[in-house]
Formats: sequence, structure tokens, C-alpha cells
Amino acid sequence: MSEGVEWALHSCLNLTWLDSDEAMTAARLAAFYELPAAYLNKQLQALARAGILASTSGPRGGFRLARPPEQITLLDVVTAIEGPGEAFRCEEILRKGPGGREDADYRKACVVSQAMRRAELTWRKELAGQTLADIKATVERRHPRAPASARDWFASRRP
Amino acid sequence: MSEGVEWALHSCLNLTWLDSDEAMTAARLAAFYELPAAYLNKQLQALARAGILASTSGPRGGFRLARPPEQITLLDVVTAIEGPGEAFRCEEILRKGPGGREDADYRKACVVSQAMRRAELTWRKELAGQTLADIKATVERRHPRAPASARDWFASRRP
DNA sequence: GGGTGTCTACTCGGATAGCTAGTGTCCGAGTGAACAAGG
DNA sequence: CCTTGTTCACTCGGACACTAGCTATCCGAGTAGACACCC
Repeated sequence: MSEGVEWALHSCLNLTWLDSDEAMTAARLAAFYELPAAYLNKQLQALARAGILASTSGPRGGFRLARPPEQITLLDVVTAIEGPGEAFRCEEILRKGPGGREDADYRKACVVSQAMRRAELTWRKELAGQTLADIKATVERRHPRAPASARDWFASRRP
Repeated sequence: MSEGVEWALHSCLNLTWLDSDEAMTAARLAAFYELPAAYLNKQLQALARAGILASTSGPRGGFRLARPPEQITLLDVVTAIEGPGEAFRCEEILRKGPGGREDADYRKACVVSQAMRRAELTWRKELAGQTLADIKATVERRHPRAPASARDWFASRRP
């Protein structure tokens, strides 16, 4: 799995602690974790294309959450970065086998494919069951000073 | 996920239909699905290193299951090919952040990492709950002629 | 005929290239704010 | 003082190199069977 998923999740989490009308620069989000700014920008672009973030150009521009954290699941973020394809992609090798039929859809018929798909479905379901708001709440419960600390850091680094 | 996982799973399934004392050549297993023989051989080597297959060299040599299908889970095969590392590898970017501690283990402490790890655990659990024997039984129930058909094909292609 | 040594063909095993996709960087288009000038 | 036009710094967005890991291939080490030869 791509490294950008971790960056995207933490960046989205940081955005939940901001005023929703305020936009955050990719450069500042990157500086928070000492990440390469240009590359994080690329990942945030993907999130914007997926409708998770809203981006505005020019001065005072940047990224902000496109919808409330309750409506952003971890699966949304992962899918935006990794793409919609499944991790286990059935290439239907049964078709090339002796009893293979050209018209059959082995993604559905193949038992191996089904088993792998079912496992991946539980993974997706687990990720879809956790929203950004849940993560935010858990972090705030365990580390109550984290949000204010992050806000202060971003405020102190304001240009 | 690597393409070899699909090949490995189907090859192991074919091996369940063989007499346990008979070894199957990588070349013949590859010919069954028209796969590149040398590359499949590489994947089977990984399965052998993991203790899933037993390999014997020389004439009448090849691969066979190292233990009964009931004791080989899908997770075993996936892990053998993909390696033991997790798909989401937490790089602990929190350590580089403002409140980061050098001594903390963010793979355990980070809420994001926990959520991703939990999802991946359900995936692993689902894969670990399915053995090669289960797959074999399901295939034989849905396509009763499949085992004999495969056996005949391998027999007809015996050098 | 039976035993034995050699030979050969066959198989795995690891070392070796090629290629796609993830990683990282850069510069340009667009934009909104700030500023200066004029009414 | 207020309005308006211009300028300009700032930001995203996509286009361009670089790297790592997956894909694919090849040849060598080892082995088990077959064969020929000798007793």
C-alpha cells in the first residue's frame, strides 16, 4: 500500500481541527510532519479529485474538508489514494485452463477469487465503519491537548 | 498485491487433487494455465521456503504439499508470496511532528495506525479461517468433474 | 541373472535483466489580496 | 474618504525525472533413474 495513505489520513485529521472556512496550505501541512511538500500536494490533489477535500488557489488558498468529518470514512481516503481497484485482482487464469470458458466471468465464479474478495470486503467494511470524526474523537479523548497543540503550531507558523 | 498470489493459490489447489506422494513439476503446473514456467517456479520456491510445499529435485521430482490441505490456510499462501510485512506500514510520522517523542511506539499508540491495523486484522482473520481443504470442498461441490478433469489433463501431459 | 559403477537427463535454486508503478521534484496557470492612483 | 484599476506574491495543478519492487528469464548444482558392464 502506498505511503501517501498515511500522510493523507493524518493530514485530513489535522484539517478536522481547523475552522471549516479556513484553508490550509499543502506546504504547512507537510512541514507539520516534515514531509516533502510537493509530494504531499500531489496526494492532496487526489483527495480533492475524490471530493474529500476542497481546494482553492491563490493567496489565503489551500485545502479544507469538503464535507463534515462524520461523512468521511477511512475507506474514502484509502480509495482516493490507492485507486478503486482491488488489492487482489483476479486475472481469471481459469479461462486459460483446460476447462476454461470464454463467456464465463471467473471473477464471480472462481472460488479462489470469491474467498479473496470476501476477505477484502471485510477489510473495506471495517474501514468504511470508521469515520474521520471517530478518529478525531478517539484522539481527543486520549490526548486532550493534541488539537489545541496542533492549532497553536499551525498558528505560530502562519506566514 | 502480487500476481503470483493467484498463481500460487490455484497451483496449491491443483496439488490437492494429486496423490500426496506424487510430485508435480513446475513446468506442468504452469502449462495448465499457460503461465510462464520459470516465474511460477520462483513463486513455488517461495511456498517451499515457507514450508507449505515440499520440493524434490531430479527426475520424477517436483513440488507437493508439505502438509494436509486442512492445515494450509489462505493466509499462509498469501504471506509466503507477499512477505510478512503489513500492507499498511505505519512509518510513524507522528514522531517527526511537534509533539513527537522518540521513545514512543507509534505503531501501537497512533490511533490512525490502530484503525488501519484493525481493518487489516479482520482481513487476515478471514483468510486464516479458510483452508485449502475448504476451497477444495467448495470447488468439488460446485463442479464435481473438476478434480477428475484436472487429473486427466495432468496424466495426458505426462512426459 | 544379479550387483555395481557411471552416465545422462531432468528438476529445483538462485543469480541475472526488463518494466511498471510508486516516489519525488519542478515550473506554469490561475487567483485573490494588497496597493496606489484618481475622483 | 471611497472607488477602481493594476500589480504581484501566493497556491494549486499537472508535466517531468528517479527509484524500488514486481515480472520474466536463464544457466548451474544436485539428484534419481536408466543403462551398460562385470562378476
